[in-house]
Amino acid sequence: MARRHWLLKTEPGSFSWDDLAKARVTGWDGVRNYQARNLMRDEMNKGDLVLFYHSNADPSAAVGVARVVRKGYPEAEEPTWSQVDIAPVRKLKHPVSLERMKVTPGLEGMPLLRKGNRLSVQSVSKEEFELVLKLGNAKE
DNA sequence: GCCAACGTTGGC
DNA sequence: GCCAACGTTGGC
Repeated sequence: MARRHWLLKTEPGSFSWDDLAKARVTGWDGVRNYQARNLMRDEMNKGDLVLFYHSNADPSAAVGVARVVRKGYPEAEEPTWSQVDIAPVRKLKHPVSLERMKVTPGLEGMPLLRKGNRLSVQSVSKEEFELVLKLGNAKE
């Protein structure tokens, strides 16, 4: 199966990129939304790449790349919910802010940019993923 | 801190 | 099954 690309939202106050970098492999548990759960349970596979996004941040931005190291599996405590395990790959040289993504041609289709979208696990296309990485590695 | 958008709950 | 009330998310 082709490698897929995702965006995971997190509030840096509860779990930030630095926390992930320190923890190395991290169980992405505690997600309590059915749509997000179904994506993790049914769609996310080992080797998939993840844009790590800080929401409710200053500024809200994609800050790093992570990788799925274990595909969806039930949470130990509450098996109706699912989790994946992720590990950091690398930090972006420059955070790519929400504002920047909004004005970048080619990213209009990202679920993140849809008004009112609160989903914490989102699918992004390969093209979108690579474009964000490009923005994150080149200076303005 | 505000509030729009969305998801969930529970009475009926 | 409908929908009002409530809670949460997250940009601003």
